[in-house]
Amino acid sequence: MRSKRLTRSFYNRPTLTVAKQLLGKFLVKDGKIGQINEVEAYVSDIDPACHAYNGMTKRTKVMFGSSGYSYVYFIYGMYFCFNVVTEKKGKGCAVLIRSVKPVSGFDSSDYLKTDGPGKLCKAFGITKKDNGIDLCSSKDFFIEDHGYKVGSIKRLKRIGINKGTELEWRFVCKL
DNA sequence: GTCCCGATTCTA
DNA sequence: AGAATCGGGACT
Repeated sequence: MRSKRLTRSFYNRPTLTVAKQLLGKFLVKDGKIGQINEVEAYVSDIDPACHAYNGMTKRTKVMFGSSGYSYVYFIYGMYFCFNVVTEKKGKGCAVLIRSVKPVSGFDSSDYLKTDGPGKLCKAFGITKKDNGIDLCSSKDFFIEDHGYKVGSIKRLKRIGINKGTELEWRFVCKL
């Protein structure tokens, strides 16, 4: 099957649905390609762990915009995390991309170092300048469907949070 | 303006 | 278990 970029209508759906369906899709940025194998969902108003839970701030502005945009934030003084905004404008939901399997385009020093939200941002060169990019129209930053069908999906508790820890909104698949 | 802490990662 | 490292956001 030919590769097909994910459209607004893909992202503009319930966050848990988008999260699960992002597994097996291919993240493309500046010629580097990685296949997504771990994500987490953050669902604004019902999720105390979501950055948008307490309303819009300068940082979370893009989360309240249209779906299909990148939400990149700085954390722990040295890492960036990459999310995709989901659902209709004004909701404040997103899916965190936690891990991808490197496919092509990486320097040898970054190869096999994409298994973690901070690590994959480093390998792809994703920084705050990549916040608020429209993945549905950007020339060199998007996600595509290569027709890959994932097998069973594991549903687990999310990592690194203190609130909403009971929610099993982390999804992992084998590739 | 000040202060606390985080959707992480690496080392031991 | 602890360190590295700093911007965002809550609060004064």
